[in-house]
Amino acid sequence: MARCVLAQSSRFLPFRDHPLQLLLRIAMDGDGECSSPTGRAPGLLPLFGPSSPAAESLEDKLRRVSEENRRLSGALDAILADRRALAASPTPSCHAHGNAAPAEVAAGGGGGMVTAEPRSKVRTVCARAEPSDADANHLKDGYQWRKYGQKVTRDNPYPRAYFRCAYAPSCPVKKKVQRSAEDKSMLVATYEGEHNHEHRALSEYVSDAPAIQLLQQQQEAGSLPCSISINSSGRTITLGLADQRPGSNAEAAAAAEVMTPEFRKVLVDELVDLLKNDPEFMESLTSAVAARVLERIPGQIF
DNA sequence: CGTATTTGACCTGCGC
DNA sequence: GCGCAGGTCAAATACG
Repeated sequence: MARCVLAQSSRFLPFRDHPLQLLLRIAMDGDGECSSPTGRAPGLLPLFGPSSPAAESLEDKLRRVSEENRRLSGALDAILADRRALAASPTPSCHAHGNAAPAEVAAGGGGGMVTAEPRSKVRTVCARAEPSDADANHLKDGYQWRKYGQKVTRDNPYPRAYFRCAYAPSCPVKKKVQRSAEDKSMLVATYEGEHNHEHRALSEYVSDAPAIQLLQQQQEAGSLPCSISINSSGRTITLGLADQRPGSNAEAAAAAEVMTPEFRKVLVDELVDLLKNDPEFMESLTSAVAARVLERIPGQIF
């Protein structure tokens, strides 16, 4: 039974072992053992490998994914720069109470920016949403929310949606989500209160991701000759290939069918979304970047 | 059929 | 007390 572990990380792993890093390496560099045409470990499915080796040379593929890698790395750098700027700024861009002006919120490339006053139970989160998404008044933050109201407010043409935490009936946390009046692509969410329960298991969150659901649908429909499992921590997604067709090259067939271009895009989008909203990941990321910056400052005395 | 969402009505706080 | 605006409730509706 061949398998490919998509993502694996833990709170204390350095950034280079984080799912996003692994994903980027696997998908873009060709360094990842799953997709590397030469360095692939035996028995591993080339997740992001060519769907038809005859149709496109490995060199072309490698060039293309490397280009994509550069773009994503640039986007990641922008996110990191935003976070560093935010951390260094004496005045938070989004803070408790009140909506943020578009000039104050997260800059290009998207991603949520979260700030909170240390002891406040009210915090505001700004995130970029797709303008085309009609149902974008909903920020994925790992919790389940039940909408209980909507109101058009005086100073904003976009309706404000009211949510309660639906994970635990007794959880007092509420959130309000409203598009920014100045920049409709920005969502401003205000959280009130603190959750009185554990954070929703990441595995639940991951398993709800459209990319994973797409995989599971394909599996159920029989078009996907492999099994999918998400471990309890939600940090490891395993695609297990059961050779259900004796005599056939099931592994190669799966490699060709599973990772369609649209699925790869959805998967990357989902994982980036997921990781952007994963506080542990952002914490690890920040620490790793800080350590890297320190390494690169020669003779710096602190 | 159970659950989630929508939406108009109602409640509450605040300024005048 | 009145009006306004924000917040919440709950019946109706949609959806899987």
